[in-house]
Amino acid sequence: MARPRTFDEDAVLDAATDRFWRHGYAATSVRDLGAAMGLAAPSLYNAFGDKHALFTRCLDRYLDGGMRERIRRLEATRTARAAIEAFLDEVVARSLEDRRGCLLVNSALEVAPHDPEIGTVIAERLGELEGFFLRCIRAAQRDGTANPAHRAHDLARLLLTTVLGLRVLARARPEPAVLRGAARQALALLDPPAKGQDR
Amino acid sequence: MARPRTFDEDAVLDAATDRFWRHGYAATSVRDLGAAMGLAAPSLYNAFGDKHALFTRCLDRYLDGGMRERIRRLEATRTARAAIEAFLDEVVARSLEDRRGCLLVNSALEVAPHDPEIGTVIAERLGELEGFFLRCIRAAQRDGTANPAHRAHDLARLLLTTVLGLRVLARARPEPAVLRGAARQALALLDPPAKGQDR
DNA sequence: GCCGATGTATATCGTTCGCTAAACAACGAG
DNA sequence: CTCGTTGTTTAGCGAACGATATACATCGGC
Repeated sequence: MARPRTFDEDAVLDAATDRFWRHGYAATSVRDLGAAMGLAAPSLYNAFGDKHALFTRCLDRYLDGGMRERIRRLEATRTARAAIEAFLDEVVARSLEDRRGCLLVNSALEVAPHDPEIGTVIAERLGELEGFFLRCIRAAQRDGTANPAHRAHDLARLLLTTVLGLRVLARARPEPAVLRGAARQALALLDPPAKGQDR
Repeated sequence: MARPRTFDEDAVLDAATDRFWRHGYAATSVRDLGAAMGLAAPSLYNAFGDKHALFTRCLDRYLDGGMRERIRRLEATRTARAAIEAFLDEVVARSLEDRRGCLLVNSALEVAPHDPEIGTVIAERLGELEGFFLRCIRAAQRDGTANPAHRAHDLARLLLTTVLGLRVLARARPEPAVLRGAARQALALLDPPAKGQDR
């Protein structure tokens, strides 16, 4: 019953997400956002509220479109052990080819400590990732592809920590050997005890 | 041969470091810094150059005073294995009691990708930490307190990754059980193979 | 005690910040 | 075609940004 929008909401949100992703929340100005999105300031404010609301929207969209879908796909198509390996491999590959790192990790450090609402969202998503690892580890322990002597909770926490650490390391020292070595060693922790391979 | 400064350089640099540490580089204004340091803007600029130079100074000071000294102390007073454990324990304890996280990690994400000079400094320090872990792991493998079947390089990389990951996790989800569990599991990876303890 | 030199205080500089009022443009309902 | 509603454009608000010119205060050397 009125004038329709002239922009594609998905496209402009992608553009905004990219700016936040690259430069962080504080270092991204509304003018930057407007230019990247192809919107004048009033259209931006009319459509999305203010800068903070736009960021929240971008972060939610990023998290929904990225991690959840990936977790679901891996759990549906792979064995538990293979799902863990594939997830870590994907983190390493993405870290090496995309210098922006991970918007979730970037935001966890920059925004979450000063913004309870976003902090809660991020904590929940980290919890989801931990849950994914925990489910896979328990399943792998049952089917013999993971060492049942380790506590599943702690293993899941270490894998979560490893993912976050890889994302940090990649942004300061994006060397394939380093990232791949760390990921390989984290996976080695899952291995069940070898019977006749001692040195 | 002229008027001496009326402020304690160490004290004002501590104050500046705290502001950068808490709020990040972009979100800290020169007025914030001046107020925290007790300096008017011209004194600040006269003494330290500009905001970027002050940040570099704070970061260098933080890195020199913190990590290097800690590494040196641990390697001098403990066995290799105990040094690794103590370092991880310290990271967990500090992460839980100091909500600011780690200035090195915060800067690695926010500043390093857009600032080659600081990026180099941070990469070097991460290399030093990796070197510390590598020395300790090799020594521990020699004295039988670490599993010699693992590649020392990869173990060191995983421990480095774990430290960074713990720092991120602590800022978004500072739960003792999570951090302690991840650290414990990372240390478990060092354990030499048990002889008669299989499940 | 005076002078050159350096540090500090006052008062901004021009720019950019997040955000918005007001005028104009494009649609559906009647 | 008119009207009410919504989106877009133009222009600019007050505040805060990083950084400084200028004037004043305080030191060592003479």
